[in-house]
Amino acid sequence: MSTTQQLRSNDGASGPGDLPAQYEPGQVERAIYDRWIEAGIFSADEKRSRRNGGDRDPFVIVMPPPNVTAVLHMGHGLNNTVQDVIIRWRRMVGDETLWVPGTDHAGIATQNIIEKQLAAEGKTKADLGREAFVARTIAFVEETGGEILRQLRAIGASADWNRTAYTFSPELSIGVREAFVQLYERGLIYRGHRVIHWCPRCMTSLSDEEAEHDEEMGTLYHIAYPIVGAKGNASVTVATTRPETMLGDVAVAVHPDDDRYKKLIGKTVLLPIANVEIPVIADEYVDPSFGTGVVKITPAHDANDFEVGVRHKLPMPVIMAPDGTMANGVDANSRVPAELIGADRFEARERIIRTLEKSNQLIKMESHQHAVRHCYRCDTVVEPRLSDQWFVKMEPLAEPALKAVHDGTIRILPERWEAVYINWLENIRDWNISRQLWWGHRIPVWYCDKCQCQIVSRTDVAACEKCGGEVRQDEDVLDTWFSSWLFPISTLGWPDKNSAALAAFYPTDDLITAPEILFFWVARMIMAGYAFMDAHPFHTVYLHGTVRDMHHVKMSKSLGNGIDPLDVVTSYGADALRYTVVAGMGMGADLMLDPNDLERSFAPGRNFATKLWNIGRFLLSNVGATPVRSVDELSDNELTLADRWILGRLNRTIFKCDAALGPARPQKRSWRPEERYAGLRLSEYAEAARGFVWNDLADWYLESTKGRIGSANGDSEVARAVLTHAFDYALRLLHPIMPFITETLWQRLPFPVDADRCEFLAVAPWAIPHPDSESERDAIAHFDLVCEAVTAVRQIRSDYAIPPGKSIDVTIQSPAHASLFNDHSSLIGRLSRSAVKVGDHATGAGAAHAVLADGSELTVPLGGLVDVTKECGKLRTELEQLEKQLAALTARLQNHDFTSRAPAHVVDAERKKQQDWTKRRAQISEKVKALCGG
RNA sequence: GGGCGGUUAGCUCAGUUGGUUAGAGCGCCACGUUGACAUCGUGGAGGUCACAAGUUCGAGUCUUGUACCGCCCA
Repeated sequence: MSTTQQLRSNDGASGPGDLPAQYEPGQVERAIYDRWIEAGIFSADEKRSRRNGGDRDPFVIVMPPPNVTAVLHMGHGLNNTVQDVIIRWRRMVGDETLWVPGTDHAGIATQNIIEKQLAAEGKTKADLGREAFVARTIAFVEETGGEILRQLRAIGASADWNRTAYTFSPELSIGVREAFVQLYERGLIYRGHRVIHWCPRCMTSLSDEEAEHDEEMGTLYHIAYPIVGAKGNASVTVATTRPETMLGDVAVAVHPDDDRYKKLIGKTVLLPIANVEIPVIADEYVDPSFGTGVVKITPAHDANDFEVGVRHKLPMPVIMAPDGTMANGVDANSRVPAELIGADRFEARERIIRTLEKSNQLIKMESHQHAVRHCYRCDTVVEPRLSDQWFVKMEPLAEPALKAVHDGTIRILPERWEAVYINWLENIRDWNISRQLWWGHRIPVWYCDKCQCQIVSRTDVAACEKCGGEVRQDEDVLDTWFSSWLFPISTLGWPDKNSAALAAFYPTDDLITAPEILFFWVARMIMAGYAFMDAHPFHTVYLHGTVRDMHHVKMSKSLGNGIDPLDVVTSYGADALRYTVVAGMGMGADLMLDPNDLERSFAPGRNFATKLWNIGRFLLSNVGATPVRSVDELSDNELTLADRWILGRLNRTIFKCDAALGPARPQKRSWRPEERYAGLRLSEYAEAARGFVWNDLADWYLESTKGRIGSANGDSEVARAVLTHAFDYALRLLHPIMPFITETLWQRLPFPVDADRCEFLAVAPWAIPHPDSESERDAIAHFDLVCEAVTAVRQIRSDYAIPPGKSIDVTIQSPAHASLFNDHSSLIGRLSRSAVKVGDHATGAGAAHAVLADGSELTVPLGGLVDVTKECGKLRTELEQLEKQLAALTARLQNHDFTSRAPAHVVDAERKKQQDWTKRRAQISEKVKALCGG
């Protein structure tokens, strides 16, 4: 029988016996996934959303779109696992869930790939021309673009693939133009002439966020600029880290209050090498304590100097070509000497320093740590450069985005990121959205050279509206983030205000991503949501940690410390990957994995999947295939204590899982303080579910049912019903984390007669806890005592190294719970390999003992085996510890301040504890007296 | 330089308004294959909660300072 056939047999008629002894994820995962897709359970329906007249609450997540050229890495694995866990949970709860998948066109990254391909063919993009280059890129994307989304299916991602979006698709492109034009019409987009970050390798400008700071050890060069007309060799010394830019200097500046240099203000110095005279100016921008207190001013190659240049109306010569080589650009005349033209900026730096050295104008060099900006795509040192770019005026957009977090419309988890978000928005700077690339949304601006007008349009412009003259479109494209910031609205149909999807699913619910793109993407989406929909795009931002290697270094392909999630899926299954990731990741904490030891790294998930499989195999073979009774119709007196215990533990587990996961959305319009930072504790949820399955169900309950199945009386049916129920709900709780293995096992569970059974666990109702009752609490406490007795015997066995095969005699003397131990003596005996007797026992030598929490005393006569000295030592240690704790406790209770000021329930609890401990102390000391003679 | 955060077991992390003897996973040690499970079972060791002072009947939890580490922004 094939695995697929096994899976399909949800009548269970073939019985569970044919489950392979080992879980082989590779054989079932694909088949299950295909069946989910066939059944359409991942597809959202607008009509079912409450906002569109349906009867379900919508629950929506938009996926952070990976680069269309990306291949799956662990970062994606983690990010999408988290999203899928939440989506699957809400799907089971009964929400109309929508998880929108997609990719972005990744302007710089994609263009880089195609340029590399061309280079390998000995061509450049200029050889092809713009049109052919774009056509080639489109073809490449069509061929390879869906790869990462296909890979996501292998980890079980339950996205609505029918709605797969792409930032450069015709549909989403409409939104991009609409956004540009709307902002332009509102005066929020403008063309500016200023110093921007320029990547000489990518040959494009970058936004502030794309030029990342990196602390580096550089050199501070002190250079003498001779004072014109001064006696002798008088000069001023300027300090700079970038001497190559000195050719673009138009002034040297000092602080107006700096007494050292006051008399120089208004004089002129001779700029070395370029041999031009430049003024000494005074500006408050200068920090007198930095370097020599004299700074060179290079307006075209430094953003701060640009400001100074504007204030002092200075010229702004550009002395580099776009590729970072030295050149006489705009206004430079012949500042760059012929021998330096064409030299790379870093080569030029060396040569300029050598020249200055020769002319004795290099005063000194000192090591200097400073932040250098690097291109976030290629890590090239960014060159500040004066140019014309399109900008978005951010302050008005930031205002509602700031308010949303302040008033709790949007929460950010972990909480500490809210401060970072607020800090960024409060100091927001305008956004350079022009990119000098060919791959991307062309800026929808047309220029008429004839009448000098500028047309901004939603549709292509063929001729000038004013003079009918020829027009040319702006050569530049938009920053990719200018399309991704629209993702929550554009993927749902915006700007079509009549879009059913927009009505049904906007605002969305959670946004789950890494903190690195909080500014790039998350903050901007919030701004776009308010700017274009006048509403927040989501109410929760969940920022998860980063995947790192054992040295805490972020995993990356270039460093070679990455893990391919598909390798993990192949070796251990998607569920093992998912469980490991979810269980190992506390709120906002990083996830450490060892790329050199996948087996160890993924042990938590792999071990648990195996355990779950074995539990399933055993349980299913016990309960068989015929329908079971429903637990709801089982009467209390039919249920054993163990039954009530496991049902009670299950109920508590459901509570814990719900508390760890929820609330899924704010009760009212905004988050109330008490719920604001609650929920999304996935590791706690995973641990609660795992603990139930492993430590309650497998370790105790399953053991307790051995022997009940197949017994002649009706108890066999009771056990089958409870086993089935407990496992059914355990699988429901675990399904969002481990969808494949839980679905596989669940399909084979027998079901109550007449029960409404869903076709898939993936859409089976989430468990609903009931308020716990006193009898349930009693059942749990009582069965816990039984377990404690077993553990106590096992401990004695271990302490005395009694061979596992050897049975021993145990006497339990229990004033409080004699009948409890009587009823469970055979269970205790079976689980501890002992013959258990309840009753009085002689306290004498040659016996090991244990005292349980309720004061019951457990004795194991060991004859010659017992080591009196050892046992006495043990008892005395225990007594000593107890005395110490009891003394502290008594002191606390004698403290009038404590009893009068602490809450009554705390004092009561301490009193109760004192009684228990006192009794226990009496028992132990009596034992010591009997066994050790005092 | 400014802002934010962290420091709890060998490692990665929980610890919800201050209130039992501070928990989990992985790792470690000992024993073990008795028919669900060695990707396992049973038992165990391991923490002056970074340091110092303070508030309090009571501090891992609150306050201040110190040290070290990290992130964001200049």
